[in-house]
Formats: sequence, C-alpha cells, structure tokens
Amino acid sequence: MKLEVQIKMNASLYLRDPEQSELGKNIIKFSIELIHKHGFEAFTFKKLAEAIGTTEAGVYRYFENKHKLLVYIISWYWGWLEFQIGYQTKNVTNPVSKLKKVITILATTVEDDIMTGHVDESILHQILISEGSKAYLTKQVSQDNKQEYFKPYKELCNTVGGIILECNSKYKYPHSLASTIIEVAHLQNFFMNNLPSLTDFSKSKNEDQIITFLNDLVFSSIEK
Amino acid sequence: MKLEVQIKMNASLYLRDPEQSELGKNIIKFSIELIHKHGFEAFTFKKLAEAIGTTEAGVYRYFENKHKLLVYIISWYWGWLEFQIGYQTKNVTNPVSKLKKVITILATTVEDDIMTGHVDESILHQILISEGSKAYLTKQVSQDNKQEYFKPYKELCNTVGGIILECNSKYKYPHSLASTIIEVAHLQNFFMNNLPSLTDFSKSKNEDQIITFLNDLVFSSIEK
DNA sequence: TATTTATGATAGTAATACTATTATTTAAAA
DNA sequence: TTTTAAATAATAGTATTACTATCATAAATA
Repeated sequence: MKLEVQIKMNASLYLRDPEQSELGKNIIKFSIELIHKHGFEAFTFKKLAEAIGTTEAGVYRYFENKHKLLVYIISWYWGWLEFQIGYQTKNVTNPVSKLKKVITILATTVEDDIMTGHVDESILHQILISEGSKAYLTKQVSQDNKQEYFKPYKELCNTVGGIILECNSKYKYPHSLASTIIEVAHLQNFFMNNLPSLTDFSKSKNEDQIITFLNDLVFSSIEK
Repeated sequence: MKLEVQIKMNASLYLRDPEQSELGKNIIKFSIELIHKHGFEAFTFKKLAEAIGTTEAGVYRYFENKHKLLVYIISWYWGWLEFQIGYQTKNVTNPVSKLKKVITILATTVEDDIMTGHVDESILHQILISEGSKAYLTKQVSQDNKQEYFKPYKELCNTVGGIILECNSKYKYPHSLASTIIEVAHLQNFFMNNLPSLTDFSKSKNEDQIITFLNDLVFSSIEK
C-alpha cells in the first residue's frame, strides 16, 4: 500500500481540480519545473503546454491564469509545511526546542518527500524563496485575501505564533515575529546566494548560518 | 536660488539620462504615479507614453524596458534614503539613538521632499513596499548585480550595518540584520495594510507600531 | 448502448513588448 | 545667421502573450 499525503486546496483557485487527473498532475509537476527553471515572469501557459505535450487550451481548463496557478503551488507548499511542522514536532514538549525545530524546517531546503508523488518539495522550496512574495505583492491582494487564497500561509503563521507564545506568553508580537521568521528565512537565503554582501554568510553559503542568525534574532527577542 | 539634491545614478540603467530633459523627468514622474496606481505588472510603456503625452518609442529612447526603469526608480530611492540618513543623523553621536533614528526613517512614510522637484518620495515609499523586491527577485539578478544595479541598496545596508557595529562591535550579523530591518520594515507595513492577521498591528494600522516592533527585535539582539 | 465528460486540434483576438522608418522641431556649432 | 546635429513625434510593423471559442474525438459512466 502506498501512503499519500493529500493537502486540501481552496477550490476557487482552480477551474478543474488538478489532483484528479493525469493532465492535472502534470500541470502542477511541470509548472514547478518551469517556474523554477525560467522564473515566474518568463513562465507561460504555452510553454507549459508544450512541456506537458498538451495544448494551451488544455491548461486553461484547469487554471484561469498563471497567477492563480502560482498561488495554488505556493498554498500547497504552506499546507505541506504545516503538516511537516506538526509531524516533526509532535513529540517535542519543550517549546524552545520546538521553535528551534520550526526555524530549522523553515530555513532548510527539504529533501523530496516521497509521500507526495508528483511534487518535488526541494524545488518548491527554491520557488518559494524567489517567487513566493509575488503571490501577494499584487494589486489584487485584498480580493485574493477575501477568497482565502492566503489561508494556509496565515495558518502557518498562526501555528508558529502559538509556539512563540508557548516560549513566552508575554511576548507582544507573535504574529509579526512569525511572519518575519518565515520571510527572513527566504530573503536571507536569496541574498546569500545572489547578493551576498547583503548578508554575513558569504563564504560558505550554508543554510545553517541562516538558522543560527534566526535563532539569535528570535530568542534574544522572546527571552529578553 | 533653488536647492536641488541630485542622486547620482548608474548610467547603464538608462539609454538617455532622464534627468537631462523635460521628457525624461516626466518619464520618471509618471512612472512613479502609474506604478503606484496600477502596480508594476499592469504598468506598460504604452500607458506611460499616453499619460505623458508622448509615444511609446519616445519612452524606449530613455529606457530599454520596464524592468530597468523600475530598478532606476528604486535605486534613486535608496540613494535618496542614504542621503536622508546621513543628513538626519549627522549630529547624533550616541549610536543607539542613531540606529533608532535610522529605523524610524526606514519604517516611516516620508513627506514629499521639496528638494527633489519631480519626485514624490511618499509615493516612492509605497512603491518600495509593494514592488521593491521585484527589482531583484528575477532570474537576471546576478547579471544585474554585476552591472552594479543594486549598489545603492548595498551601500545603504552597509551604512546601517556600520551603525549596528557602533552599537555593539561584537555583533556577528551586521549586514544580515541591516537587510532584515529594511525588508521587514516594508513587509510588515504591507502585511499591516493588506494581510493584517500576519501582524499584531491590526487595529490602528499605525507605522509607529512597526517601529516599536523593529526596535524591540533589533536592540534585543545587539544588546544581549 | 447512449451520453456525458475530458481532451486534442485549430483558429482567432486584443494587448504587450518591442524595432524600424521618416518627418519635424529644437538646440548647438560653424 | 545659417548649417548641422540631436531630440522628438508620428506611424507602422513583428513576435509573443494571454486569453476565448469551436469542433472533433476518445474515454469513462449511466
């Protein structure tokens, strides 16, 4: 028997559920590949269709436009991360250890999870670093928010915020600190690899240094 | 006599220097307006030309494409901020006061600076919040970096990093903390206004709360 | 077996992101 | 002042993007 993790997705992100067909799964799989390879700006439904071996119209039957497809992919990742955090910290009782574990998960390029067939999480993590903020840095952010497109991200922030409060119930900014951890983990990773002088990690380009930096930042604030 | 602050720009960002003609100045002025109003994705040279009252080809004589124009505008802002920080902290000897002042400048919507004729800095600040990261979150980031497109941003980070070291010469991550302050100031502002549950500033939507959060974060880390 | 449903193949449109050409105006040099 | 150069305006044209629409066919389901 093959175990599969299913992330429940917001149905208004798609026209036809991509999990329910081979073509749908290929749309997700090749989108991740192409966005990673060429970047979101250069990514088009035509190129995607060619890569899959279908037609543009075929892709449009699943997703209205590439923005919704990006939001779908990113939401999926947040959902998967939420699951990972729950799973990997389920036996950790000490909140400080738990938060450290969470920071490590957020700042580390994960290995491909065999439980999610057509999705390569390590590539997805890279996409999140370079393209993640483009999901919400748009003029339609409020409409998208009303449609609950960012619910998985918010839930993750809420989970992390909860763990922060477990560490120190008097800390005043659990949500802001949670979103800061997530975003800074990605930003410092991007800077380290592309604009290294904006970081102090230039030499080794090692993700562990980002984790150390974040741990220092976070625990100084909440243990003060 | 009218005093004018001139920010020296990287000449490879443009084909013809926009500071040197009325049309050029209008390109900058209306770009800022249009990008702010409709967002960078919906911004085109055709719409810009119409707004100015010139033709598309006219705009292309100044800028190769809209990406370079965005980088130009954003670089200008970093250069202007660097000047502001130098100017507004020149008599502050206490490094902690200086860093607090810098955090306030970075996290506050500035008033329109009358010394820079055709540029409205308060709108530029808004553009930086929503569009700033799109300047570097591209596949060409390394080439752009080689051309020194991000020099003003790096210099600003370096300046802020220097002030951090003045506060505590043993602090290990001055550059990362500097880039974190700048980016988090913008991100938390965007979240506060658009995705408030990712922050703890939902009620009043006041920038002062972001400053308080950043001060807490920064000084906990460096004074530890 | 009939019929719904998904896919494939093809066409077409408006907008975007440019490049090129020529005419006209403006400003600087002779 | 005239000549010449440089900047701009007006127009046209191309390839690509971001879609929508139509119709035929294959596969799944009733």
